[in-house]
Amino acid sequence: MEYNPNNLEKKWQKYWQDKKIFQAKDNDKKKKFYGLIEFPYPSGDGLHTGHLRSYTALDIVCRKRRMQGFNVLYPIGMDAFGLPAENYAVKTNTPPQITTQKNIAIFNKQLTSGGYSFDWSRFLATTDQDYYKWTQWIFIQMFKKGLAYKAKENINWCTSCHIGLANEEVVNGVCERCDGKVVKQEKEQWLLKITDYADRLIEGLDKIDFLETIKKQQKDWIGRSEGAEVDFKIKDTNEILRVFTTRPDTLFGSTFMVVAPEQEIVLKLKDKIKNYTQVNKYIAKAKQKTDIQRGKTKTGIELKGIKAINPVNNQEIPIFVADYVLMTYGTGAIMAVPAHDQRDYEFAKKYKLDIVPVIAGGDIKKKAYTDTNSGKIINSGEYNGLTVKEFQPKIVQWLDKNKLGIKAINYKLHDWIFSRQRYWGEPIPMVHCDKCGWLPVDEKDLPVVLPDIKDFKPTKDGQSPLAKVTDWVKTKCSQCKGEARRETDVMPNWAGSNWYFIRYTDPKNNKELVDKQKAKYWLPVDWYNGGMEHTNLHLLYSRFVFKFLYDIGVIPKECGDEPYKKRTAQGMILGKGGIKMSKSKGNVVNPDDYVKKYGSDTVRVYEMFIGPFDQAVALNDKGVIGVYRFLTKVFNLQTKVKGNKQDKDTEKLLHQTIKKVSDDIDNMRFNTAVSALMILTNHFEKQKEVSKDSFSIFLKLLSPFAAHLAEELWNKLGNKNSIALETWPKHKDKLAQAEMITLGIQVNGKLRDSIALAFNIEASDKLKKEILSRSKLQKYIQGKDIKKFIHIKNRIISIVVK
RNA sequence: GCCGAAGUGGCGGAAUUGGUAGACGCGCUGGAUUCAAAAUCCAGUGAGAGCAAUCUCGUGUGGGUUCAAGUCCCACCUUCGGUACCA
Repeated sequence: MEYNPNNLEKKWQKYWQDKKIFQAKDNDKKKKFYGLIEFPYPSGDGLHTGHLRSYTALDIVCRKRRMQGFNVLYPIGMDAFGLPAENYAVKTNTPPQITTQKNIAIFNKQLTSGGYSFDWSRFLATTDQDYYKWTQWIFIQMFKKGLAYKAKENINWCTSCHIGLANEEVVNGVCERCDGKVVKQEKEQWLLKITDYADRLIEGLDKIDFLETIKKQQKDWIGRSEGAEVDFKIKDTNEILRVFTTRPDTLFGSTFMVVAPEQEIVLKLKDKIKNYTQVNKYIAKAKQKTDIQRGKTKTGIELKGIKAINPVNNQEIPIFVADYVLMTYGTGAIMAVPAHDQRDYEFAKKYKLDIVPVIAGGDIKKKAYTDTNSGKIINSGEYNGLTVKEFQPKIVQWLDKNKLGIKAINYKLHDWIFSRQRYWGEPIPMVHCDKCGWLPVDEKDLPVVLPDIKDFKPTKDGQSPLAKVTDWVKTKCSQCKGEARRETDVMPNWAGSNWYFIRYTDPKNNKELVDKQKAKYWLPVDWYNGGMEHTNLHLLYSRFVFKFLYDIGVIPKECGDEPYKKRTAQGMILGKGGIKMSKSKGNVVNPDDYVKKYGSDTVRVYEMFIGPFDQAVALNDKGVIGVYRFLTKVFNLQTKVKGNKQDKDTEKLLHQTIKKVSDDIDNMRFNTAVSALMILTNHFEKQKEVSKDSFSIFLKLLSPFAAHLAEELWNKLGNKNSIALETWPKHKDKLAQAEMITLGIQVNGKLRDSIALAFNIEASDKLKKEILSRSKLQKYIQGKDIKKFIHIKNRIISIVVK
């Protein structure tokens, strides 16, 4: 009899599927637990090790919860629309419909072989027509509520994918997917008004259990800042330049203004600007630069011939164009206060502009003084002597009263560009009629099916390939019945993944997005695990969409407006050498290779054992063997299982292990849980016999990790039912405690001896005497003054002598 | 630059949150088994000194608090993530 994981594992995978062991029951009386992992893109490369790490971790959590009596939903699907799938199709020159289907089959096979306790009956793919029907439906609801709108936008354009990108998809100035150069280009785009939900997206974080770093990153990304909008008149014109500032208290110190190259004021006052030719040159150059290049050095040019008027002191101040001011934030114009803003300071130094301090303190000769906590207002007329905090509301009030400004809030977060000029996505269900404008497709005509076409490759002119399908584009206006054209842009890959977890609770419903009762039962998701890289993308977007669906009543009130109660994230899995896995570096590890060699139980346990779950870890071939040896040992233990005798030591260790493994799973400390299981195994191995009871408990503890092996050995013990449906063991504190405990004895902070004492024994004079007379210690204490004698129960004995 | 996390044997990593540092695993050394090897099993394995009992040093660096510091405080160094002029 030999441990042969490959046969054994296939057998149990089939058993689980045939017996529908992991099917979740809707509206069951049991308490529910909804565990979720990010469904994969079925790209051509197959599952990678990162998927396995996440899926295994939550599988362990779900399996344990199931054994603890919860009605567990652990679903799986495919995020099949979008660029990865399409790029693969382009590369292999096969229509994405076909490659996607093939890839899904490959992924499903890999997922099955992982032994995850997924409820396969709820499987869905975002490319299913009866799924994306509802993705389109959500878009229409947003349009109806004014949250979806079309606008000309200066967008991020990837010069290699020929596609518009959301801000979140531009990483270090290049395209997140292909590292292609990203430039600004003006395009008509559909946008979703996520900014309307900015405050709620921040506030909601307080009531959910997300990793702190995730909360912080989302908050920073939304970037709420409070301040004021202030109007500056342009001298001898009727124009007004409006700025946003978080420091209205420094208004008296504003000695110049700066506008972004794209600011409309430049064109408007073209005729008044004496050096317009040079200005225009500067602007043209700035537009060529990517955001990163813009950041390098501060440059600018004065708009000669026009001046602005500082509303608080009526001083005339110069106006500059400079690319350090961004059109995409605030109003695209700033009031510069060089004395109290480091960027303005540098700019003022370079162009020899006035620097007027308005808050006392700091050394203006060296750098800007930005502290807001100390220092009194100066050079600000009647307000001199106030603190910054006192002055701020006063000046805003004054501005408001004189109609020169108003309190305002700004966000870094922008509305979400939702159009993609590609083929492989959900068609945006909108129709344009020259008379009636943009109208949504009638809901009864959903889904707008993506037509099969031959030439699905992206076009260089920036139009979606769908634009060429004339008979599909041509349609009728639902209002005037005249000729109309369909929108040819498709949705981004995020569209389908925004709400998939809702659909899992009712995947086959063809009447509504989700049945209220089912939603009420299952939602919100109890525990969502995934990658940190989705913090500002999927995770933020889907919170927004969920809140919207809540607002329009699709999600029942009882669920609340936050989709995920708890969010955790696994650390990255690095390739050999501790660097990111990448094909170009040739260090990609395919989990299939390990599965073939050692079986998937070994891979599951190995990925958990390798290191702390939330930290990045590097795979190495050598570590796997240790886990394989461990499982082989476990397999061989079956020959020792006899009778029901169980000694005290074994009982103690068993209960300690129950406690340790249970706690560790809840806290995602899988590495130490595995270690505890190894220790118990090594203990069993040293015994002549292992009792059936002990071994049964051990198998239950092992079963979330090495699911197949546990099932096999459980069965061999003569059990008929799946171990996955057994009851999770509970430890008894009394039994887990040692009767005797060894304490170290320190003299002057150095360990000199140790003593075995009964557990929980209190400090006493008798014990002190006994310890002080120990022969080993005499060398250190004899003839010396005992200054202190410290005995901390069950911890340490510490003696101080002089 | 700013924000966050982390630095512990040859390696991956433990350490009840201030209480015997190095659990567990890999690797390595020696032994058993074998014609031989693989696999397996047993013993050892932080560094230095010693035949030994034992002693000294030791958790990135330098200081501090404490009977006691990997853990707390101050300063610094390094690495990895996030972010990029956000007014």
